[in-house]
Formats: sequence, structure tokens, C-alpha cells
Amino acid sequence: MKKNEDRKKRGSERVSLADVALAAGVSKMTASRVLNNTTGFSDKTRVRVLEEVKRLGYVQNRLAAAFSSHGKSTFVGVSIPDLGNEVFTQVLEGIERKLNSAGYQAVLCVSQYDHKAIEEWIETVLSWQPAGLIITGRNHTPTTRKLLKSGGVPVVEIWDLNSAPLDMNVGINHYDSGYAMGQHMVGLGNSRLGYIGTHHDSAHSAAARFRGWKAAVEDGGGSILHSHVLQDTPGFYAGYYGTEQFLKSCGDVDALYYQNDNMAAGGLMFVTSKQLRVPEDIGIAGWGDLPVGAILPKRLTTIHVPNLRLGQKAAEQLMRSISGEPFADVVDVGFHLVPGRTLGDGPR
Amino acid sequence: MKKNEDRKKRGSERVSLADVALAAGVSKMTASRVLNNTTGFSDKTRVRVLEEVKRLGYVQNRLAAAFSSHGKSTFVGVSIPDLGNEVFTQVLEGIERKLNSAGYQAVLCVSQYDHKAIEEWIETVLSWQPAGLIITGRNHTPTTRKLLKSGGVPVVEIWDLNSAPLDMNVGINHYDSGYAMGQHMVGLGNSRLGYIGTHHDSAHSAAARFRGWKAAVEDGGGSILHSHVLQDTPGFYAGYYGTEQFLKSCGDVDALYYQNDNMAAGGLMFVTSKQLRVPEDIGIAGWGDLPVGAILPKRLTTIHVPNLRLGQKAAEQLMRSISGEPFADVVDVGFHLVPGRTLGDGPR
DNA sequence: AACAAAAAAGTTACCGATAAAGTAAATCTG
DNA sequence: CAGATTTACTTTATCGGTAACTTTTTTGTT
Repeated sequence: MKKNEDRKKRGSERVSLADVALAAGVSKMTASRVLNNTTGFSDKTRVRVLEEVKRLGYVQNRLAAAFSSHGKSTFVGVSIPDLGNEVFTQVLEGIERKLNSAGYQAVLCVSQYDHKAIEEWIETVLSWQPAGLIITGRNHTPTTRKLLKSGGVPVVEIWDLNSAPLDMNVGINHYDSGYAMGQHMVGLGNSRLGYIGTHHDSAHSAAARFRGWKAAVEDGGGSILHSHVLQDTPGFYAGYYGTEQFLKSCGDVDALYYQNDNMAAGGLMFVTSKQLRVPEDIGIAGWGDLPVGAILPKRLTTIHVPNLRLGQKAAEQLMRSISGEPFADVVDVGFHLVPGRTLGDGPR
Repeated sequence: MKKNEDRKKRGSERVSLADVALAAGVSKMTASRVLNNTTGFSDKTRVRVLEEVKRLGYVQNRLAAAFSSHGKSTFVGVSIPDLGNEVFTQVLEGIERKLNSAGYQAVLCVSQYDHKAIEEWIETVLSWQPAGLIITGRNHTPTTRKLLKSGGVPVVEIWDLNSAPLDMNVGINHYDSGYAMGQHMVGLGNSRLGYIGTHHDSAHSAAARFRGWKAAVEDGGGSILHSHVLQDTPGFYAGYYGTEQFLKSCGDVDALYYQNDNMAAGGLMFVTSKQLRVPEDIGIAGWGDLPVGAILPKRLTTIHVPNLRLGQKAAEQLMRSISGEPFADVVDVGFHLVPGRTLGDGPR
């Protein structure tokens, strides 16, 4: 056996495949085959090579490997708007689990709803030849759109259902979920209603829910006394003080609809602290079926969304697309209304 | 000008630097220089090259670039235990912001406290030649330890303060934070105490807090009637039903100390629903100063930890190390006790 | 104008793996 | 057992950039 690769690395350098091959007395190529578990080597050779891999502590340089096989990496770019929002961390968790178990790595972008930031991040991530992208939302800058279309990389747009996705889509129909809650509220006899949410311009899906809810309320003959949109993050505290502000300017509502459960919990706490009874004096409805619901004095009326499953499904679709298996362009993971006990059944 | 690189890509292929160079009438090297904004090109050439970059829609192949300059990537592996736990999403947010603004990308691992999973992930991530790693916790498998030591990659261990880190460390002293709360509770005259938390074996830092708290209570002459450890995630619901279980078996406590604020909020809601007054009938103390505090009927007695800053600091230390700037091996971001109004000042 | 120095390019080699193609050794087959 | 086939390897070329070095052109100086 001839050894044609006998240059040795300078002491401190990382062990390369050539070092392993040299030590095992085979060619780089044979060592490569053993490591990739293809064919073309004997049992004896395999053992020899793996022995040396272990002894030398060889770790593959996947930068080189991926590059060499003019291939893609195992990175999947994942963009979500906000880590402070439980729904997105749940979605992310679903994505991460599925990706990891399939041998992919999530490269994270937390956009804070900044489309320009997403654009820049996408350009960077694409330069790493990712296996795919999962992006929250459907509104992209023209440049983003162009990059994604010409990138030659599978893309899943998640969160909003989107009948004409760039590539693939996994989400729910936010408009419909708002409509369902509007119908439910009006159906129970609540007619003077209010909405409390946060900056709509950037939170596209919350705006869609609001529109759906509004349409249902109007279709059902109810009226929206006021919709209060805060410049804040949609959490407990915004719900609390948003409700305070709302009721100061507009005290005679039957029920309030919130952007999500955490805000609704804040609202519930506020009205409780003011000795208002829920639902007798005021009704409360949220969105998302978030963990806080477990500790509220009454089961919160809300919309359940399978966030974890949504994330898993998105990752699954992506992996199907990568591996050439059949997949659906659009997946609706659905929602359902959780009736709860925070909405009364009639006007006061 | 001579053109020495005139092979053209097959139609569908991605545009390479050679294509750009050819189109601009310069060598690959000159084009590379322009794109990396180094020196050695004229203004006229720069404009020409950038024109072609834009026209052809060239996107750099960083796999090749990083590989070629026997260099590292701009990836930073980030491992956290759980996305369902707000403290870690806050830390992650701090990390992500800092990394992104410095041109690095976070490659995420959500370990679910599984050391073996972390080990495998680290091996994979190292194979991508990351610029650095940020890992939650200080307990590693022997293999992990070996990989990190021989990896030649800067590593920041976060969360637990660690006077002898593998490389760098950013965190707080969990034991001390528990001790501080124990002192505070006993100092206010609470002597019959209870603890409610979740599976300690995997949540090392919570266990450290418990030990510190226990020591303070004993040092102060108080006694721990019972510590209730649940097999569940440390959230609202676990706090709620954990308190129910606790009080069933042990009803005469002065105050309860919880693993975190979300559990404390659950406990608070439970005791409130049982018509117990806080703090007159029972005291409640949490940890973490989490958002839920904003909507509780009384300011919760807790420990504030600057999670976002912890994350940012970790990323900052890492980047300093990468760029050769001076950095501290160990950074203690500190905590402080928030007195609140959920602890009474004497036995009943 | 002659020469030195600086700026603007071009050329070559190479990073570490794998694809593709070639060669030697082992196995099968009639 | 010769020839065909399979298996076990080796060799060479190459992916797309960049480092290091070399050459050409421009600019500056007396």
C-alpha cells in the first residue's frame, strides 16, 4: 500500500481526515467511506479506521465536507418575531425538537418584527447554504422575496395561513379564529364590546384576528365601543394597565377581547382588583390557551392553537421537501374555541 | 487585461465569484478584495464589480469562504435547557441580540436538561467550526468536557457562577440567592417553612438555591417542615397543584418558598382560592422577578436576576475572546432581593 | 526623464473533504 | 482455471473562495 499523503499537521492543529488515514494506513478516500458508512471497505479496515478516529479524537470538518460535495449544510434558518411571547417560544420548541431529531440545526433569528432585519439575516443565512428556512409571517420586503425565490432553498412560511405561499406554508387562519370568538361573544348576548391589543402594524396576525372578530361582532349585531391598541409588548402588564385605561374612557362594556391570554389574565386581575365580577359585571376573552390559564380563578374563554404541533409540522414539511418526499403546500393546523367561564350569557 | 478564468457555469447553477469577476473583467482575487472591502483595487473597479454583483444577484458562499481561509464560521452554538421557562428565553434573547448585532448567528440547542443530548449536539456543532459556544450549566459529561477542551473554540458557561470554568463563565450565585431569601424570610419572623419546586436532579441551579435557602433557614433558627419536589415543569400549574398537595400534608407553615415566580404565582392563586390571606395566613416567596408579578394582587417577594443582561454579557465576553480583546474569566451579573408584600413579619 | 515607491492588479497554491474514475485483489462461474 | 465480475481500495480533480506571492501600472520625486 502506497502512502501518498504523509504531510503532518503542525502540532497544535486539529486532526484531519488525512491524519486518520495515515495512521490507519489507508487512503483519505477509504477513511472517508468508512466514516460515511457507504461501501467499498472491508470489515478489518473499518475497525482500523474507527480505532484511529477515536484514538486521535477526530472531528469531521463539515464546512469542508459540505462545501466539497457542493452540498447544502444541515442548517435550517428559523425566524421568529419575539422570544418574550410564549406562543412563539412554543412554536420554536416544536421546530427545534423536530429538526434536532432529524440531524438538522436551527439557526435562530429573533426579528422583533423588523422586516429589514429579517432581510439582512436571510441574506446572511442563505450564504451558508442552509438546507431550508422557516420564517414567521407572510409579509416580506421585495428583496427578501427575491432572495427566497432565487435561493433554491425550501422555505416554510409559518403562523398565518397563506393560500399562495412562496413555497410552503403551515399555520392557522387568524381571521377565522377572531371571527369564531366574535360569534361566540355576541352569541352569548354580549353586544357592547371592546378590544385590547398592542401595535397592530407589525403584528400582522393579531390584526387579522381583530378584523375577523370585528366582522363577526358586526355581523351579529353587536357593536365595538372602543379598540385600545397599546405601544407595548402583548404581556401581562399591558393587559393590566390597558384595561385600566380602557375602562377609564369607556366603562360600560359587556365584555373585552384581548390579543392573547396573558393580556386577558392581566385584564382579569385588574377588574378583579376593582371588585368587578367576571363574568357578571364584565366578560373576558383571550387567545392562545396559554399556561397562565391554569391559575386563573375561572377557566378563561379562549382559542386553543396547537403551537408545538405547528412548529413540528413546519419542520416536518421542510424535511419532506428536502428529502424529496411528497408534502402539502399548505397545512392548516387548526384551532378550537375553549368556552371557559369568563363570558356571561346576556347583557346587564 | 487577461482573462484566465473563463469557464462558465451550467445555466441553472448559482452565480459564483468567478462569474462576477469574469463579467466585471477582473480576476477572482480582485473581486474578492472588493467584496471584503480590503485594499488593492481602484474606485472604478469597485464600482464595476459591485455593479455585476448586483446585476447577477451574487450571494457569497460562506461555506467556501470560511473553509478556504482555514477559518471559523460566524456561528455560535447556544445551548439552553428549556424554552418553556421564561428565564431562559430572556437569557437567549439577550444572547441573540448581541450576537446578531455583531454579525454572528446563533445555532440553537434546547436540551431539556439531557446531558447526552447536549453532548451529541456539541459534537455536531463543533464539526461546523463555530466561532464559539455558549452553554447553560456547568455539569458536563466527560466526553463533552473533552470535546470542549480540545475543540479550540471559546466557550462560555452561563447561568451558574463557576469559579473554575472550562473557559469563561457568566452567571449568578444561585446558592447565595437562595441564602438571601432564606435570611429574609426568617428575618421577618417566619420560622416554619416549606419549599415547592420541581425535579432537582436535572435543574442544578434550582437545587443550589434550595441548598442556600435551607442553610439560611437553619442558620437563622427556622425549620423546614417539608420540601415538595414535583416531577413536572416549573410553571404556573405546578405551583398551583404543588401547593394544594403541600398544604394537604402539612398545613401549618408560615411561608412557602418556590422555585420561581411562576410557581409562586400558582401557589398564590391556590391559597387565595382557599380564602387564605397572604401574607397574614401564609407567606409566599418566589424567584426570578418574572413578568407575571405585574398582575398579582400584591407585589411578590422575589429575587431579581438580570437575565437579558446575563445573556448579553455572555455574548459580549465570547466576542471579546474571539477578537482577542481582554475579558474577564468569570462575570457575576448579580441579583437583588425584591421585598414585596407577600411575606408577613411574624409567626401567627 | 529616470528611478523609487505605492497602488492595482494577476497568479499560484491550498483549505479538507468527496465525486469520479482508475487499479489491484478477491470471488465467482461454467 | 481462464475470464468475468465483484470488492477493496487508490489516484486525481475539484468545490469556491482566500492567503501569499508576483507582476504590472500609476504616482511621486529630484
